[in-house]
Amino acid sequence: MQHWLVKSEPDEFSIDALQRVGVEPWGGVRNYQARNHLRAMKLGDGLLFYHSSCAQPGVVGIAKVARAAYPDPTQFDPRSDYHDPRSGPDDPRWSAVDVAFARKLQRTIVLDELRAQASRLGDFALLRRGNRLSVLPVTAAQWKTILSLE
DNA sequence: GCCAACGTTGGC
DNA sequence: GCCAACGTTGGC
Repeated sequence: MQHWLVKSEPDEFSIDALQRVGVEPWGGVRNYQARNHLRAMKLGDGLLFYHSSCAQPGVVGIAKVARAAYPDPTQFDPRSDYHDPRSGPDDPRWSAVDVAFARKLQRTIVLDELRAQASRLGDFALLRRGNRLSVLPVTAAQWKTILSLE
């Protein structure tokens, strides 16, 4: 099983929102590197759910990949914010996966704590300077270390 | 709201 | 293929 971290702005879609709906299509990703991560995801992969652009940025929950990558339907929808007129159904440019709620953490593992563990976490994509990827890989060791902070 | 980082676009 | 302009992300 592989592990990943997905960012979401809680004002847009929080871990509580995911808990309510159970399963949510994870689309609207319009960055090639993040898209490639989505495409590499396999059914059952573990996801750290991260709240960004908020008062307390950090890991707030765990989710699972409920469906492997498929063409993101929003790219074909002219009314969607994520519409991409350059992408066609014959050669879809963007992918989505389905994400299923697993559990909330007992508390938020805030970004500051992750930074404080930088030496244990090693080369962690989230802590790299200037990282803005909304989907990024997490090693098994990093997964373990982060959850041990809970 | 500011600003650094950095991906994308498009002219050449 | 270069690179300036521009837009977006996300912490603060």
